[in-house]
Amino acid sequence: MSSSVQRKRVRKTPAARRAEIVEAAARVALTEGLECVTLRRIGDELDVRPGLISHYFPSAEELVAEAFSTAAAGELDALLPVDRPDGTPVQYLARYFALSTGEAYDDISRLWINARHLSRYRPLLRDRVVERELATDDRLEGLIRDGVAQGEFRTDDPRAAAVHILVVIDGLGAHANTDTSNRTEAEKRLAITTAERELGLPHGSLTNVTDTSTPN
Amino acid sequence: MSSSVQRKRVRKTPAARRAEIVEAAARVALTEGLECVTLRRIGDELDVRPGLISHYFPSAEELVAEAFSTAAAGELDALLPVDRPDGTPVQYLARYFALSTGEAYDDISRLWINARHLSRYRPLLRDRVVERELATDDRLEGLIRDGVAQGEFRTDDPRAAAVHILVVIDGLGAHANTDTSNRTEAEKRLAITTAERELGLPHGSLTNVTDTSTPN
DNA sequence: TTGCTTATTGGTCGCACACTCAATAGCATC
DNA sequence: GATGCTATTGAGTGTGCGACCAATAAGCAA
Repeated sequence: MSSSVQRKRVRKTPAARRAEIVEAAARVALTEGLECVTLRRIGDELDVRPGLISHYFPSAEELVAEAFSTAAAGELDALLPVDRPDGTPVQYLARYFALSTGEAYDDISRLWINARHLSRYRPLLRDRVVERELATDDRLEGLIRDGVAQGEFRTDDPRAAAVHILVVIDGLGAHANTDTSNRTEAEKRLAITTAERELGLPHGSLTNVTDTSTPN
Repeated sequence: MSSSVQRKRVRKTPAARRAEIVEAAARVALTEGLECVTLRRIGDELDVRPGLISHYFPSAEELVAEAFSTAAAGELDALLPVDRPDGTPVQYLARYFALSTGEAYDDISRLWINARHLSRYRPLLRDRVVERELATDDRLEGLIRDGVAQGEFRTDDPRAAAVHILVVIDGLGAHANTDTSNRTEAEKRLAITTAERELGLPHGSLTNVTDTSTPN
């Protein structure tokens, strides 16, 4: 038992503690859900009293919003890096789809469903969700624009193509909490098929590619 | 004030009371969200003690599942009727899309987001969500099959076409709690565009149609 | 009218939550 | 080593939730 009768105080700098809290909250949000991001739960996580979390986040809703934002931002960077030094747009897009299928992505789908639902009641969270949605659109649009510039993709409207692809990904991800993988191979490939069509790519271009070092 | 000191008891048959409870729960689920379907809230709604709701639904989760199921089933019947006496498949499909855009549909989108999220923690609800998803797929597939039989639609795989269309609708609906209608016209039409492509229809076929008496 | 079944009430318990605030102790500075 | 700032604790408040159960009364049947 680490919980002794005598409580050992560890005093940290505000910046460090705050970062620690946000990091823990983002982890809990991603693995257990945003409603589990409570003062008590995060306090336990860091072996600290709930009151301390209140001290850094006067309203719990702020912490929840921050947790979502941090988690979503981290995931976006992992899936669609801003800097793409070692690969073509086709390769990075293929990598994106490779990471977006498979159960590793389920946590992220769940987080988005979670956040989009909770947005109904939490205005602070809603603002962050809108912000992250825009950021995702922008990121994918950027990749597409680069691909068009390099002659790999062909589309009149990179933004519309990005949005279309993301709508399909959202639609597929909507079932992350219910589907027990009883889904056709063609259904799972729907996002890829959409992307290939939208970007004027031959069928299969986004599946069999020499990958650009998939992390994690 | 209708709440007098003396509580007036109204005794109903179990079937009637149960139906009343489910109806109220479905209404609350659709307008305020599934987490508002609590023993107290539904009791208030019917001017009845919470304990009575418990009597009919020993576990609150059952009531929530039933509320979702009833609401979703009602909405499906309104959007895609089983019997389609007065119209062609094209007309009914056009009607479906007409009803699926506009803010009247937002409540339904919210309900689905809500249910899909809550499914994460509520197995009973999850079962109902899966059931209603299948029912929706089936319903649209049926319409498409009829359209193919009558020579209006052209597709190799009605099921796949139905699923594809519904994925796009889900993807668009995902933003019901966040979007403040800052969305392109083309984006809003994404589901229709998809349907026209999947079913071999000329562009515009599903928008300008003589309607088949849109209710509500 | 009387009696019986049971739908309905009223009250209670335990739990988890956010929020508040005075008291306390870690630690940098002098 | 003493001092002061403040990060951290501990304790308490109030709310809403599901679940439980004995008491009550509505209304049907005899």
